[in-house]
Amino acid sequence: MKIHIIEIGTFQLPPSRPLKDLIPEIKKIKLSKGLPVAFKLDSIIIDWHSPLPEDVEEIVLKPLFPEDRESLEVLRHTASHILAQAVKELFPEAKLGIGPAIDEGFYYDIYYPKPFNEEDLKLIEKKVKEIIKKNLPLERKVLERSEAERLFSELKEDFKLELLREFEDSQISVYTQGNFVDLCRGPHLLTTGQVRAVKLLSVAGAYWRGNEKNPMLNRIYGTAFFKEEDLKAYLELLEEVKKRDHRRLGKELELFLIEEDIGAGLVIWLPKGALVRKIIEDFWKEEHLKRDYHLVYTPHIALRDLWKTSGHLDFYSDNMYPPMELENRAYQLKPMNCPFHIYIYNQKRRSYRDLPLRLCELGTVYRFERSGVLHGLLRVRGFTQDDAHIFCREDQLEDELIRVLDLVIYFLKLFGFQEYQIYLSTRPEKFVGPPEIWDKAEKALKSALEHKGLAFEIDPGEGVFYGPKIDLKIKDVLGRFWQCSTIQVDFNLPERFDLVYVSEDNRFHRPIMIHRALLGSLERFFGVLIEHYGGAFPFWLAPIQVRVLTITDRNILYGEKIFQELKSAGFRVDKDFRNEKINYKIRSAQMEKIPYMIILGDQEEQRQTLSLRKRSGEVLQDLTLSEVITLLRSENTLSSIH
RNA sequence: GCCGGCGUAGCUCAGGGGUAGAGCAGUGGAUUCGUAAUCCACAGGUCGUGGGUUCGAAACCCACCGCCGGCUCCA
Repeated sequence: MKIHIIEIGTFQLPPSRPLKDLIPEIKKIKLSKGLPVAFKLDSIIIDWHSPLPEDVEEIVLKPLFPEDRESLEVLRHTASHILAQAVKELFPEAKLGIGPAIDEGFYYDIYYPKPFNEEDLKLIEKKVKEIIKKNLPLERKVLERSEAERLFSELKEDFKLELLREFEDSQISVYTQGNFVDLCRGPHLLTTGQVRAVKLLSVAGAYWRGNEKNPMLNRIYGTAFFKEEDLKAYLELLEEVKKRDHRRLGKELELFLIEEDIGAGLVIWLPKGALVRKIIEDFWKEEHLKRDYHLVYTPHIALRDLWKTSGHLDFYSDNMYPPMELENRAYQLKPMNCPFHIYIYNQKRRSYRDLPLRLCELGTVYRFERSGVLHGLLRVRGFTQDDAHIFCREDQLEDELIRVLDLVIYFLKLFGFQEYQIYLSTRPEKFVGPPEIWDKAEKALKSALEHKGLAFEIDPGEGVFYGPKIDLKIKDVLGRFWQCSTIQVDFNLPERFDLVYVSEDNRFHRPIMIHRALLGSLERFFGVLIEHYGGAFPFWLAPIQVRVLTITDRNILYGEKIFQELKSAGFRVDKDFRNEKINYKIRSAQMEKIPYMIILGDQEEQRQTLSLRKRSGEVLQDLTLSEVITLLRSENTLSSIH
């Protein structure tokens, strides 16, 4: 067979031989990037061990080198095998689950009667490094199904057997290194020594195949790179992530509080955090009113029967707080706002002329979350959705969806999020409503996305039973994605609450409902914002925009005057007139991440000027107050948009 | 909920069967200073909660609560 490797050359290989056989020949060529790690055949990654297609005479391979993203996948997959080998050597009774490469590294799920702890992890890491040092060659073998079953039952690898029995192929591939064997499709490196930099990061419990009914395995997470410096850079990134952790910054910057005595997952917004929230809320309301939404407020609890009608008791009760009984009636803390908005729709007879009816609310809801899943502001039990429900006619659906998408993107960009992952989830197996309308709604969602020129992926069958939806994840400054926005079409609730409007033909028709949240929940969005900006909010969001600092006590009077003038100019300003050195006061302001400091001493006072220090450290001297005000005003993104 | 780790002053953390320690923050004083930490003093803790072991527990054991990293789910 003729093998053409791009930019390397063309080689001849006898049939059913692996690429490995070509190594001596390839090594003779001067390769600027060294020997390839693996190859790409069309869109699949193959390694030096992989069997090549048999029915063709010629294939073209794209070589993958350490700098290619896909090579890392191969490396990490091998690293996970090394991890498994290390564990098996140290703990022979351990049983292996699965061990894939993941975005940031790899893991292996391993059963062992006694769960592993941090100390075991250190031991295992040591062993991993030994195996790497031995530079064991990897081999790929193909076994008959029965042979493979015999092998893994001899090895007492129950989980592997379970996997094996579900495979359809009669031939099973395994990879070996030293005396370690693992059921595996590949691809892998040539030798364990190619894994130059590896680190085990954590152990955690993980159910076999993610199912709570299955036994719990130990998941060992690690990461690996071709170069030590890449590992170092990654560990530094982890440090950076830690520094930006909204829970830490929330404490340091006094933004919010989650307090054991108050309750897990319940958020207290401290004055500074509350101020940021107020800015977001004011802006949100204004923008919605501009776009012909009606602002509404609804109660936090309601009679439980409401949730029976809505169907939430049937499919959502696990997430709902238990009922409260009073005067023989059961009340329910609300997990969603929709039923209330439905009653607003139903408050009077609606005409086709009333549609679309857009109701919006910053509605606080309570959902019970299992204690183990709570996480700072990102996962809480009480939160405020920036919710809206749009009731429209079928012919208005696409237009409304476009308008919603417009608004989403407008908001997200303003908050500094430029990149998104968008998923369109389509009809699941269990669904309500006529399939034709589903098709129409899916089409409407799709063309709305296309109309906005937004790239998206389709998640087939992942829609909620009541309608198709668009989920939007935003990418933060560290490249992490967060789900915030969601747009869902609903055919179910209008049916359950028997919503109608009177059409031109004087007959009743059923409206379609759109649920949508742009920011998702204010709590989560705030958490994401804190991490995105590392606590250094842009000027328009900063709880304190400017701080006035005096050099000595002599300047307090002048400082007070400047402070008052900035305040009446509409800025969020505070002052630091403490009897401390200027360096000390600058340091405090800097650590509080205040965008601007105004520093004044005798010199400024005499000349009636100011010194302005930006958060970046840049200093502008000798400015007049009106120059400063002009400069600050130009910083205000919001006013420049309005 | 489950698995592992953790819980000591407002914060960050040290200590560890003989009765509590640092830095920062706070308070008082000295200092009046030019763009990221001035000095001194003081004050501050039923060592997460409850129970047990012990002459003695913050340390060891058990239960619970909470937090952290995951599994699952989602805003």
